[in-house]
Amino acid sequence: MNIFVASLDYGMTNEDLQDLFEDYGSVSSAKIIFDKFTGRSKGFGFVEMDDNQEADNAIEELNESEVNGRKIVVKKARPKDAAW
DNA sequence: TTTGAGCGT
Repeated sequence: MNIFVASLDYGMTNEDLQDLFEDYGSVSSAKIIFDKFTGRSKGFGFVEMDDNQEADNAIEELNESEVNGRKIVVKKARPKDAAW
């Protein structure tokens, strides 16, 4: 299950993102998208979880939750190649 | 090489 996470704090790191979701289930990988020039976070990222039910639970629990004083957005990620 | 909606260096 690929998960899209947005509205993250610019100081957020991959470890912070993974640690957030690991609290709700097993995280396969977590990645913040960093800008090429600034080297800073773009404010969003992706989390991959092996267990779909844990992923869905994490989405509902972490969506619109407060992280680092910021209200984050957690949704199912869209495939880059095809539509739903 | 930007600061707040969005879908990947």
